[in-house]
Amino acid sequence: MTDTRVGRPRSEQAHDAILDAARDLLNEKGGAATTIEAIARRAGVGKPTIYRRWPSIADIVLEALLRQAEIDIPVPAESSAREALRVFLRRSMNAAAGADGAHLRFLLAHAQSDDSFRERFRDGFTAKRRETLKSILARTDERGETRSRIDPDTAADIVFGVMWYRLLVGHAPLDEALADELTDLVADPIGG
Amino acid sequence: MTDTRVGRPRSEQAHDAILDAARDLLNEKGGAATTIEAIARRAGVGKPTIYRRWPSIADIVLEALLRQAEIDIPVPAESSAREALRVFLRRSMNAAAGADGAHLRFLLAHAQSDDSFRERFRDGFTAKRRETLKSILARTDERGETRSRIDPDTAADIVFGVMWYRLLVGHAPLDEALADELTDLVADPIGG
Amino acid sequence: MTDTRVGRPRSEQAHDAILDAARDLLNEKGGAATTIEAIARRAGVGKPTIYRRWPSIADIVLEALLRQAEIDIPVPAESSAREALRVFLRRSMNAAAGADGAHLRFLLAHAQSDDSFRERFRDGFTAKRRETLKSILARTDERGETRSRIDPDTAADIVFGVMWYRLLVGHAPLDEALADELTDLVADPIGG
Amino acid sequence: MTDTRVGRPRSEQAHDAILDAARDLLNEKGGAATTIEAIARRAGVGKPTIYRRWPSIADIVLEALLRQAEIDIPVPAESSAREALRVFLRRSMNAAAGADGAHLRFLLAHAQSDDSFRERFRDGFTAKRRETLKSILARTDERGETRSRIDPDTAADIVFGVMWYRLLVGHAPLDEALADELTDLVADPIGG
DNA sequence: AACTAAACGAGACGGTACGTCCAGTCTTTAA
DNA sequence: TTAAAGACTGGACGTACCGTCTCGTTTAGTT
Repeated sequence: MTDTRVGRPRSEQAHDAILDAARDLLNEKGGAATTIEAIARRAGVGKPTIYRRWPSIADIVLEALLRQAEIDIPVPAESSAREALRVFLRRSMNAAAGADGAHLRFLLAHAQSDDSFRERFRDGFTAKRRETLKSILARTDERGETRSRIDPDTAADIVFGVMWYRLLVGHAPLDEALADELTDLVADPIGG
Repeated sequence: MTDTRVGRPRSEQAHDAILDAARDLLNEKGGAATTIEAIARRAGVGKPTIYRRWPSIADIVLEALLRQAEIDIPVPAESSAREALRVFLRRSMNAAAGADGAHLRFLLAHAQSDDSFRERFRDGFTAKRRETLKSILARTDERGETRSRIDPDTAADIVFGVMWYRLLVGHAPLDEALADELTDLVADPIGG
Repeated sequence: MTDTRVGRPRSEQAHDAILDAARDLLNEKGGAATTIEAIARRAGVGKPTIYRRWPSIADIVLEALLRQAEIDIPVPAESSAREALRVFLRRSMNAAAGADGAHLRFLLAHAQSDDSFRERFRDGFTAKRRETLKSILARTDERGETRSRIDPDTAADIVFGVMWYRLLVGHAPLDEALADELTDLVADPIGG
Repeated sequence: MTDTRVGRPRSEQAHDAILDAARDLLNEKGGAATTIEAIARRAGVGKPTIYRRWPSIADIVLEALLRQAEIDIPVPAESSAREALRVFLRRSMNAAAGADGAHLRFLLAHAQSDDSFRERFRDGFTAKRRETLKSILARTDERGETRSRIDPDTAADIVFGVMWYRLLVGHAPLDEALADELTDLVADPIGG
């Protein structure tokens, strides 16, 4: 079980520089200007160093996104599970409406022309987000806080569906009003 | 009265050949192989002929999509408005799950790196689809068929949000069961 | 012998506009920018109007050159034939060193990739220039002004060869000193 | 000491393939078909590989020409300097009348629309040819073989002027008779 | 301390597509 | 009936980026 590899170890510094470059390019120049060439240039790194570590540019951006604390929204330990849900959704909205938005849009766009990445994105990102949401919803059930009319998977489809839809199409904002509306929809209080 | 243009008129034949080539490439080779170069090659047309008519490749694909009858789903004249909604959603699912899926995925992906196209796509496609849905929902209200708890714009966000989400992420199918589930959700029958 | 042609007559105005445009482009932008497209644009004329009248762009430039009085150097009626030669060469140098230079360079360049034009240029321009020169040289012989050591065709090769060579390569100027040097060379005075 | 270049070294094989392709295209298809696109295609090389090494297509053709031994005519070590001159000119004629002719015509044509190349061509080709000729002429002077009436630079203008003129205009051949005539002209034997 | 192995940056490679320009032709309306 | 003019097909332009490769150099761990 010794994974002691011989030879020069990979540079953590290069790793970080690449992720930083990807994040900055995305924020400053947009998705169209975020190419491997540009990332290598800005990070001061050779292209092979990038290809050695990530299978596609989208995987870089995904890692850059996951590194940010903001998106990695923990289940809030609020008094009521319903309140936890509201906080979770508000945080998600804020993240998607802010700096994470460009990353998310880039990722879903690339997933449409790269089936292999699409799977990794599904397993490594959206599935986890769904699990987090469903675990909160489960708590509302346990406590009998809602009339759980909608099953958890459908609820996840609705919540994330609306979020992605607004993010990608841009016809309406991702704000706290939406968070609250969705909270009420998938976890309507008894007697609500 | 300035509709008398001099010079050789634009060839309808070239127009159709380009749209056909775009559609076929998308279906046969996928989005990554659908380039302006490849479209021109397959359509037997010069690249300038394409650039003269469309501002981007996504606009070609959008027009190719709109030309297909399948996606242009009319408001069905069913007995009840609720039934009309169900039929509308079933047809939408079938379209998105079938040949139109590749077009839709291509369009939303390109909208993420081309803000100008994103607007055209929003105005020329998603806005119209929303209007169609909302006009059906309005009919269910008029007839008092549903409890109409959800306002029409939110309903459109939910319905299309879930559809796009499943189409783009691919974690679950776009089938008639989903159509029925969404029908019940946004137009739940009185006493349902 | 009625050359009364039916149909719309060709526009003289267009003809002149085309020649003017060719001349101006050549002088202002240089040979690389002198294209049929650019001439049509500047002359406010359609391309077929040009193709209908000239077989190649070089033929346009040739006509534009011939229209200029400067290059069409008549045999000067000077006192001595030797003096006539000197004047002829000086005028030729001045023309080639001035506005005509760009035309001449353009023409000889295009003759290298268009054999058909090369013949027209040879017959319609260089052959006539040689004849003019040779007729002057013949007069010097008649009058016994020179030791006509060099035969007239070789003399024409030398005179025009040196002129073209300096014009095309640009290693030395086309000035009156050269005119005089060449005069002495091909028509060296008796006892010179 | 900066000759230690990093990165993958340039491929000599590609270099040769490009020069060969340029030469062959010129000989087989003529100057009009000799494009960078065609050279890249025939050499089995990407276009950027070409643009990385040469600033223009004329520079490629110039290098292809210089690589041929035929044109690189050494000063012949003949018994008399006058005989050396005759041999030099005969070889030059044969080269220009043969395979090198197409190269030379292509180069001088391109020099007329590319000032930057015109300088490189002047410095890298015509200037060297002039020097070679002048060094031979100098030897005839040293040995007192000729009356040396014409100064060396004028002699070079005459010799190369006539050669280029005949090559470019095509009104008369480049043959050994011309070589001999020019030999006599610029190095007429004492008592000739 | 010398050796080995893998990573490093740099940059060239063949290749594809980009968006533009021009060549030369075709098709319509205008004179 | 021809001229005029704009759109046509086609192809080359020069550039950007792709993903791979080949260098000389650097940095560990292993002998």
